[in-house]
Amino acid sequence: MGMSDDEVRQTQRFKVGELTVEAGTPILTEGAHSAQLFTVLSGLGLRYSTLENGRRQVLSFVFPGDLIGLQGAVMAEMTHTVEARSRMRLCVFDRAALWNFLKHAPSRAYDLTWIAATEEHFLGEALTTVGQRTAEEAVAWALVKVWKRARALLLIDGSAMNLPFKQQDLADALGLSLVHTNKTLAKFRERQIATWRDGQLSVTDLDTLAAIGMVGTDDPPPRPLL
Amino acid sequence: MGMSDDEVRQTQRFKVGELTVEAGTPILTEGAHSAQLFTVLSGLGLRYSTLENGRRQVLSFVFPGDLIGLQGAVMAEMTHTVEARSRMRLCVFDRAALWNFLKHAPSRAYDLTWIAATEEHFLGEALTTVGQRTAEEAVAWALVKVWKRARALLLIDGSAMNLPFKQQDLADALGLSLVHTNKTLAKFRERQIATWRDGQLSVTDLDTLAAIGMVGTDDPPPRPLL
DNA sequence: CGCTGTCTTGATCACTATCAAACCGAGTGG
DNA sequence: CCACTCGGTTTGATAGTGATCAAGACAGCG
Repeated sequence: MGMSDDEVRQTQRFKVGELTVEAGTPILTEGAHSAQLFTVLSGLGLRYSTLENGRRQVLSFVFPGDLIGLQGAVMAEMTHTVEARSRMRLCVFDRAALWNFLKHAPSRAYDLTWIAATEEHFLGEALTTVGQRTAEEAVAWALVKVWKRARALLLIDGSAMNLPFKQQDLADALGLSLVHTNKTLAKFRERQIATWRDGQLSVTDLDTLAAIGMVGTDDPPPRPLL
Repeated sequence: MGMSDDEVRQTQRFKVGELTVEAGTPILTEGAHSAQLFTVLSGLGLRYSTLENGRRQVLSFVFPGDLIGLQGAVMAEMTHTVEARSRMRLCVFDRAALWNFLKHAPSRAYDLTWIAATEEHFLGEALTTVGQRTAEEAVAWALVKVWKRARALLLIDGSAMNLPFKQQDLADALGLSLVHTNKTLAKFRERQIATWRDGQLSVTDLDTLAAIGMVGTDDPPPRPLL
């Protein structure tokens, strides 16, 4: 990763452009007050926040089309970190430009509201999952969510998709321990419902998975590109 | 945050009326496609969603100043229910008018974005709580959150505030069982850190509570009134 | 007065965490 | 080519937090 984060930020600060980051790079970091927002063009990432005691909560997996950094643009500082998990291409916006944008193209304001409301809805679902679903249900829910999202984005290659996360990431997303997450995944593999190995996820029985996780299987609504 | 005359005019056109509901009344219900949004003027409520198996997740407690129903205005249907827990006065807005409004008063679009981003931030924190905090930490976190919010709204009367929720509501917010929530509250009562009985919450040792819950004690940022 | 809803407390159970160790593939250097 | 390390996955054994079950206390209310 040639440039340091800071260099990247400096060069991109005042212009709208494109940015490519390698897997493992933090794009936005907790506590910073970033002047930029990004739209993900390709690649996958992770959004998480950390507790004083070191425990980590993964808030969401970041997919192409997602807008990241809105919080940093609106609030005093970022309250979570966004990290690339594969090589990612990002479209860079300047924070100030966003408001001009809103002023001159009010229908963009609708889109922005749509995005924020959708994100909020997702977090509500995630909260419900972590709070109310058992480990098995939660893992099923997460796999269905990821699978449907990937399907809508045409990210499924043949019968599998690239899922460059660690089991620990999923565990931290669902509030489970790594070991228990692993064992739950193993059960789905044995039952030939879904297999995730070597960074490749393939769901063979989406209906059963959705039934276990208590989710619908219909495609998510189209997303306005900002 | 001075509105121009024009903005004021637009805001008033946007506002449809006021509504008062009694404790226990559902204001918006899951599955419905509502044409209205509300701003809470006074009273407390509850926002929750329900799983197929009947389990319930409380997403947030609703305080004066909160905007509710944005999801119903943007998405196909409401994904959660909002219910009054005390008598509530609401300011009613028409959904269709919202977009005209945004068009003519772009700075309101900023406010709307701010509200949505803040709500999203809160849900992220709640998710972190349910996923990563122990029962004791979670209850402490929730009490601090409520207390700070009430303090900022001047809802604390003497040394106590009115908290018209059931222990089951808190349990469902934190993904804990009623019994365990009760016992955790009892411990805080014994240790004289916080007491919640007969619908009155009083926090005697905010610092300890905040330390246990790993939260700051500073006031939340001011909220734009829509 | 009995009924109903909420809170409270004690006993028991199980889901999931924690601990520990082995495994496996990919690098890396001797 | 082998020994070694390293990050991640897998598996088994044990422990514990919090769920579930059950019953009593208490207040409000028809």
